[in-house]
Amino acid sequence: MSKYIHVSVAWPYANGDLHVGHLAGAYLPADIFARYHRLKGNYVLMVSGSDTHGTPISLEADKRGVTPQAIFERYHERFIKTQQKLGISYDLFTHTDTENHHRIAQDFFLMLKERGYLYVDSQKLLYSEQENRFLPDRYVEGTCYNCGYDSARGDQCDNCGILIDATKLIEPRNRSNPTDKLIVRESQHYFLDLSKTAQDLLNYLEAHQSHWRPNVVNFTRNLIKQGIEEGLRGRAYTRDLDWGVPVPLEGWEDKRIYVWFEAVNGYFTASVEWAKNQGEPDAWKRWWYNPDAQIYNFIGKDNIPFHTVIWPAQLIGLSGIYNEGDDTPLSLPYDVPANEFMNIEGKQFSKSRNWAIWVPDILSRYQADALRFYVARSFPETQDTDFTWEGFLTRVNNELVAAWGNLVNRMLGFAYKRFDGHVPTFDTLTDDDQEMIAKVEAGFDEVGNLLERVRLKEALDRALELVRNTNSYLDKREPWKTIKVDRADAARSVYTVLRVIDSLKTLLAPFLPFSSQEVHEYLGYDGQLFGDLNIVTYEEETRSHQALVYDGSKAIGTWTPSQLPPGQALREPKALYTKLDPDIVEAERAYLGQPRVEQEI
RNA sequence: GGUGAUAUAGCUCAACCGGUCAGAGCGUCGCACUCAUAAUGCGAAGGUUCCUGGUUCAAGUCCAGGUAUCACCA
Repeated sequence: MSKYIHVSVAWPYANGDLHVGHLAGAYLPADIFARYHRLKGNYVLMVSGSDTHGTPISLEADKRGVTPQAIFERYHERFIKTQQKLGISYDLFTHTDTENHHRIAQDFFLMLKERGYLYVDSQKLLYSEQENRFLPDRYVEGTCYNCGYDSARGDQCDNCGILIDATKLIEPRNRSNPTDKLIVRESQHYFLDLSKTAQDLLNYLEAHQSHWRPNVVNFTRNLIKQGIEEGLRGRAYTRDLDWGVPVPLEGWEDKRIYVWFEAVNGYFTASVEWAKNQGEPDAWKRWWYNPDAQIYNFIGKDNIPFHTVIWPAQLIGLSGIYNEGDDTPLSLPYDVPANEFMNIEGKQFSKSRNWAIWVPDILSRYQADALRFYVARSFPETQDTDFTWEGFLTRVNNELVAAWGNLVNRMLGFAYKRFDGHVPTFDTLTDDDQEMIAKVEAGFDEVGNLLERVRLKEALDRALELVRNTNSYLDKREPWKTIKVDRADAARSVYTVLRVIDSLKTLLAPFLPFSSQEVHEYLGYDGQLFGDLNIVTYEEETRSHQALVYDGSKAIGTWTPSQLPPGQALREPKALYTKLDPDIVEAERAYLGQPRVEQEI
């Protein structure tokens, strides 16, 4: 029975290129998970897109003296190209400045308001009389009321570290205009009434805690319980900004829907857009109004509250929307496998200091599968991890190239040369041969179960163990010796190892889609294991946008053990991976912390 | 300040409910092998499981306190 699997992936702010932290936290785990389920024959809908709103975009635009739109369009395009090269297989990677997204986010707001999940309250905020607007915290600085530091930011003091309430700053000022005087003024806002959904959220948590990561469960439970005890204050749903999705009410023209609330809506809006693009406008309901569907949110740990509290609260309040009176509830996330962070050479990522490894830059120098492999080996599933160039070098050279790449190369090359370019035919198989085949076939359940439980590192580790087992088997059977004295026996072991490689190719395919495809072809097969990733332009009434779109129509790969036909014609194999020069370690380290010029992708 | 997490061999990480759980891979050293991108295989050495107390017949594994790092919130 095929399952409906929705893979909701965090939406990156389109204010700069993707870095390896993005990859490790959300995009690569999501892709591996999605590719596995596709091989398994499940109905996968994997969506995400660029977050085009939010203060970081406006700030970047101000810094460069261009419009927010110019910023997000530039990076949206770069996101798409980068992820296409890396093979992150979104069914739809769109963005939040589409008519579709605006309309639905506004519908959400109106329905929540109508049903009483929102209430109006006033907030004290800093107001600029020169600019005639409320200033976001990040535009403000002043003297810290805690330590007296005179350049505390509006959200946090860099000197003593406390979080700042901008309205309490001593002598607050506008960062971009020091003569501007700021005053505290009241502003009306809508708030999401979390007390209305607290009990439902707890029940939902109870129902899922057995398969969630413990830190996500504990964190969320305490957040809600603490909230209930303290009366669970609402969270502001609207903001005083001019960049974002407008609040669809008269008299609220100056306000926008808070970007965090609106961006998570994207999982839904992108699903609707995908369905429309497919020419089946209701197709999204197979996931969102299907009690058996499973929705997975791939995010970083900084995002947990928005995905385990805010977004489910919205979904509870919105149930039945666009469903013509049917009372099926909207699907809440089945699992939120939040990852920790990936640091760089022992230090935290920093855009301003350029302490970062940019994905487009790496992809210009290394193979996509090499990057995927190292990042997957280092996924921060239970704790922060470190991307080091030394680690990249040794993992790629000693594991990917030496163990797996070399196994493929040595045996495909051997078979190609010594068995006349064909998979050997054989009389029978020895116990050792059968045992080897059985072991790797059992790997489909073992690795598959780990992948389904989103234990991706363990899954890869298990697959690599099978690779090592195969090398060990080979050393014992020594076809390069037996071929000189007992060709029939060499045929048995070479057939066995080719068949095992054929299976391993599938076990590794979610992690290494590009090189698995190569192995597939060297073994003499036609067709593609996965579908194609295309860049498509979609037109709406008043605007158009680009998107990255997975087309699975040509995919023939399945999560099943090899039935490699004896006698099948092989293709001449070439080395799968490039072995890395140790000099790259110093060369790459030298880029860290230095000014960077963005290259064309 | 509150909440949650993390701290285990040189390095990267495992160890579900407390009892062969003190492990794997890499690195190092030794041996074997030569089909292969000098790749592979076999074997060895390596740890007061952050610190201090406590519970228990038994604790990386539970409890209390502390230290360090990370995230979220005030």
